[in-house]
Amino acid sequence: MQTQQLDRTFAALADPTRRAILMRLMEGDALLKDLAKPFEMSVPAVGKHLKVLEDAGLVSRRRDAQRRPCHLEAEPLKIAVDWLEEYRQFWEARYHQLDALLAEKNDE
Amino acid sequence: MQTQQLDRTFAALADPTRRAILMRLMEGDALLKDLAKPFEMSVPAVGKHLKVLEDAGLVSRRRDAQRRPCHLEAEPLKIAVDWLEEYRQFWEARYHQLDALLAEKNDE
DNA sequence: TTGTTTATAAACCAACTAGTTTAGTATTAT
DNA sequence: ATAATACTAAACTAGTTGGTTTATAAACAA
Repeated sequence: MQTQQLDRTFAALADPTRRAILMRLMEGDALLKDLAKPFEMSVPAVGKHLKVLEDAGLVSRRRDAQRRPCHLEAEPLKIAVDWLEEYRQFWEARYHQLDALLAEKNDE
Repeated sequence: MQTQQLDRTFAALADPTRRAILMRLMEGDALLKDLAKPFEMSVPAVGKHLKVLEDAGLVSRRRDAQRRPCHLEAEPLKIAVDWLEEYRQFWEARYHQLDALLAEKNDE
């Protein structure tokens, strides 16, 4: 099942540092040391966040000499959006109901 | 900022019990005791999950005698989707690039 | 008024999270 | 050979999470 995938994806997204890292990676691949720069925390700490993102499949890394560049992977985000889309129907239905109510009221 | 809102929303969604509760609430309002039934865990445990959902603004509760019916609130889910939608552009761009590459290859 | 239903509070526990520092490993550059 | 760069591992800590059980409160029903 993909429920564990959802667990890991949403948990990974539940932290502002990790969301900022993803933002940064949208601009292009990056090294840990550069990803760590904007944050007031140690390099190993950012390395741990990176591991959470890797475990969720949101980031992949390749080898380049002593470097390990990070690359954004979109697939798990798609799965998360798909899950949330189910709810869009719910709230859109609610707003349509509300629209209908207001229209009715205007007709009075 | 809404970054704390996103923190709480994604954290709330990162648990299968809580996602199941939200699913259930899409069908209509429900009491804690009924929400707890499908799970192999105590009522207070489900009550705690409910509190996480409440704190994230995903669930509201009203009073009805000794009962406290739960109601699904869609707004925070919209904020979460909005955040994720930024990424849709990213991955859609990637797939368009891929499409272009494949088309090019077919033309050879 | 006594009991039943529904929910919450409190105390506890094991496991996990997010950070630290210190030390170590690879790989490259001089 | 040595030193610098980029990363990882290990050990530790404080705080949080997700569950338990037991007890209590609040509202209603007999």
